[in-house]
Amino acid sequence: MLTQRRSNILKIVVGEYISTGLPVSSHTVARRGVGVSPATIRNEMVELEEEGYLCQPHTSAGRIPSDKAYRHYIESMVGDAQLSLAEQRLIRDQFHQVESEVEEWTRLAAAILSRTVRNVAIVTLPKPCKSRLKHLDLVSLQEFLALLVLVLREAKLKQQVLTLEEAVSQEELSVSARRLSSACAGLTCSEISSKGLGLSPLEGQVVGAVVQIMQAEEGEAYEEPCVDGLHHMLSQPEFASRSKLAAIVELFERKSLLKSLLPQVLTGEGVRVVIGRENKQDVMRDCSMVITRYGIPGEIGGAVGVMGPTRMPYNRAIPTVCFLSSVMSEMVGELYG
Amino acid sequence: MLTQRRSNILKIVVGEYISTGLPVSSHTVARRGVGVSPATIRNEMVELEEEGYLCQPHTSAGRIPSDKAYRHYIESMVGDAQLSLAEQRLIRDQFHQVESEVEEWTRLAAAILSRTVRNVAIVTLPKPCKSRLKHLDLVSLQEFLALLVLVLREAKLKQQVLTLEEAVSQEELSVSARRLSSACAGLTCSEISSKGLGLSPLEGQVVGAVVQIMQAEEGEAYEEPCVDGLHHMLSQPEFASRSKLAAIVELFERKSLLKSLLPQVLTGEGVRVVIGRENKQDVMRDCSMVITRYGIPGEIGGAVGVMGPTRMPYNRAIPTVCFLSSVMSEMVGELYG
DNA sequence: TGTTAGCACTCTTAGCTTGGGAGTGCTAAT
DNA sequence: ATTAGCACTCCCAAGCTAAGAGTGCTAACA
Repeated sequence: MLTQRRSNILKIVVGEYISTGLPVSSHTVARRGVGVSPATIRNEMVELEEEGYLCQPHTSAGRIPSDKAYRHYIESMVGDAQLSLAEQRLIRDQFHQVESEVEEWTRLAAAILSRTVRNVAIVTLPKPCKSRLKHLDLVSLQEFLALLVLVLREAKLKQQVLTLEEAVSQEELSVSARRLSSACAGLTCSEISSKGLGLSPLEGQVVGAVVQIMQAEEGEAYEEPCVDGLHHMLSQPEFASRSKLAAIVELFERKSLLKSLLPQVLTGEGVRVVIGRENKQDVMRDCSMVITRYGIPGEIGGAVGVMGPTRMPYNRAIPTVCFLSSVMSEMVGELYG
Repeated sequence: MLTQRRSNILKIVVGEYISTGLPVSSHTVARRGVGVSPATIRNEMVELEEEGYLCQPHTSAGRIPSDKAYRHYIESMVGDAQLSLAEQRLIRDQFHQVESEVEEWTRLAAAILSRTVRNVAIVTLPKPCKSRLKHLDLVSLQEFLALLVLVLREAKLKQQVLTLEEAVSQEELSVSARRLSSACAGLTCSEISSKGLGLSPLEGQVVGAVVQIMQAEEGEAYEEPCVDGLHHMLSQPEFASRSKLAAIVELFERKSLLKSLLPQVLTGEGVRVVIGRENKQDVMRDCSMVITRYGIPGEIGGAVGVMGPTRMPYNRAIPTVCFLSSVMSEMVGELYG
């Protein structure tokens, strides 16, 4: 069992290790607080080691926290983790300067997050749970080639080049586009696909493409993530080994790989912290993610989070992620509410 | 002066250094060719050193090529650098599998390039020199909010949210959109801006936005570059130092910075090789770029290139960049010719 | 005169040794 | 239950050494 004193010692060890990256000695802990001698702390430490909270790189070195210790550290921290009002203001101000452009939000959020936590930030654009067609247009490119332009509800554009069965003029395309656009406006993908009656071959082709695009859109849980602060990884001693670094960089190069990390979040409500081996990928076994959703539940949303070594400044990361999430939720609300 | 023999020795030193990364000794050169003894080669080497082609990391180490030596190596290589027919075929085949999607081309080109040269590839989407409006549409989002959708000639979409002065219905928007679309179709940005007569306030606002978007579009010489193979950098011994690596990674994180490297190419016609200190940025002073344009000169085009340490396999890089450029030029020609 | 074998010299690198220091675990006293 | 004291372990940086690679020079040679 974790007595009060052991818990305190544990917290000090974790905090110290996070800020220095060095094994923590009994002396250091004694200096930091707990009104007992190093010897007593050593006794407690062997207990903590047996319970799997701490480990030693080798005999006669200080202690290093395990994943379990980080977990405890975070659990014991909830609540008192808050950004100062000054910081909140600062962030809000920055957001209000880029109000109009959704894409700028995510970039800004990623920039702020990576800067304050000094680690890699990952932010996705907001994505509606059910996408609805807003508008549709057809533009003639060549005799047998037309461009299908889709406007989805949240002002998102999609395009696809269609190869036509027969030559069609721009006028004919416009007529069909107008008909389909007004027939399908506001409908979801499945509603559109269940409709398809009394269409010309051209219109059939178009509707087919529309359904296909929208299905693909719905299949994805997240938009492309925007990443910032990758360079922070380089200065972390835990990525001193080339092979580890290479694996991480490759992870970030292939955005699709990156997306595979996110879905875990969908379930939770608040901030989720995934520590070390709790990650599925073993590239990530020395990494942690602090991540959450933002947006309007069941309507539209995205993910905002930060990734770094398990030795991450959680006391900064958690409140920052949390606050950014709430700010972005507000902004999404204003725009789409 | 560079006698024939010295030139040969120089080429051997450069070639050897590129493949091993280690200082090259007189023995190694002797083993590789030139029918003379190591002692003679040493004599030649001091000459080459005095002329600035070679240098020694320290006395009693082999020689390392200078930027000038690489330059000579490349100059002496032009012509005989060709991809084998088998390789050409392989690449062509890959391209034909993704024919339709322009964005896929660039991704594919970057993937192929980074894989064959084992370095970072940079490829931009094709961009027309003068962009022309193809089509325009207005979609009502809210009472006072409309989405302006632009289709540019090369099937490129642009969007912007307009805040309207007064409430306008979708019908009115559609009417204006149709009028403006047919009036401006096929025109360039400057032609459109010189036109603006007899417009309603709404139409004036729309035309203003259109001109602004198209001007911004023309202001940029290149599209966003697509990057692949960043992880190759990590395995290069020249980036062993953290600070150098960090600088490079940061360069690639800020795509805008990256773009600032490209414009140099605009002038040249064939493949351009920028070696070491020839680069403007001093982050790049140990790096080389092999880069060229593709597309239809004066019409539409982009850049394709590869970046790595000065110790780069130029004999692979140059022909690969060259061939990719010609393949992509063909494809651009087919699509937009 | 250009080339080459021989040789002394330089410099790096890996491996080994050593001493200091940090930190622990144990024991006995409080 | 706590703690001072102490022996012990282990890391790590510094210094040293021997091996090896490569050069520059010199003197002999074609």
